[in-house]
Amino acid sequence: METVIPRPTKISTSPPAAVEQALERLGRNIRTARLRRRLPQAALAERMGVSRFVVADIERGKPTTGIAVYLGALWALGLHGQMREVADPDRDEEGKALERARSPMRARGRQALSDDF
Amino acid sequence: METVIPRPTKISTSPPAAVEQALERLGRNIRTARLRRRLPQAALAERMGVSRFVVADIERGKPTTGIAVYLGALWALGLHGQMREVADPDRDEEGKALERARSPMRARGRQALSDDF
DNA sequence: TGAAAATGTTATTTTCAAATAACATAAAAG
DNA sequence: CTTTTATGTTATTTGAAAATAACATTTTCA
Repeated sequence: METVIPRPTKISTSPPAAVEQALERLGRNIRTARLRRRLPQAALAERMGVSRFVVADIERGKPTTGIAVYLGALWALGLHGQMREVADPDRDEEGKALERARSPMRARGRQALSDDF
Repeated sequence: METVIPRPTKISTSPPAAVEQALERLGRNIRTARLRRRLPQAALAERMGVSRFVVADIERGKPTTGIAVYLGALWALGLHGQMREVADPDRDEEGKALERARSPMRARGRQALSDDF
């Protein structure tokens, strides 16, 4: 009986503090990078193919804005490479631990490495 | 005369390949983390306060989904800390170089404005 | 096996993101 | 200073994000 979720999703309208802070920092970082490159919001927006208002939204860390817009800004600034590391399975120590605990095929031999499928 | 942008924004509907790939990887990573934690999509969705369909969207790297939803997933999995590094001004070598080139007030103290003339 | 759980798929509806527009204010440039 | 240029603000409009629903398919495990 799938739980009923009120339409204006809570996580978007009022995200957990940690998420809100992460977004605000990301926005500030993007703004800093843009200013260093001497790009007006409108110029960055044009590179991305959006209106300048969206760039302003991003820099304020607006939570409901699409992720592709944020990534597009990073891309237009030459900073999208840093996304590769986020949630990298190799760095997820807790996840790796859980997986190890579950399938105790440890021992010494190679025995099918930890990868996804 | 602000440039006119076609409504279904290009960056969202068909993002640059680099953005698309980054999104797909992020989605896969989130899925891997979820599976390692033995959480069904619906359970993760409940933690986040969204429907299970949104979690499915995330794991496919849907570009138009709100960034707070992605960050919410990372948060619910205990992985949001890794966002801190993204676009960190300290790591933006190009930006730092541009800034240095522009204001050559390097070395020694403040230098202020009118010192001598 | 086969029942239950998890995920995928499609269709429909509602609400909001993002565009446009028009003007205000703040910085830069000249 | 005065004129650009950049950014902020508000209102209005519309396409689509995300919810719901109902069923299909796959996976899990007793």
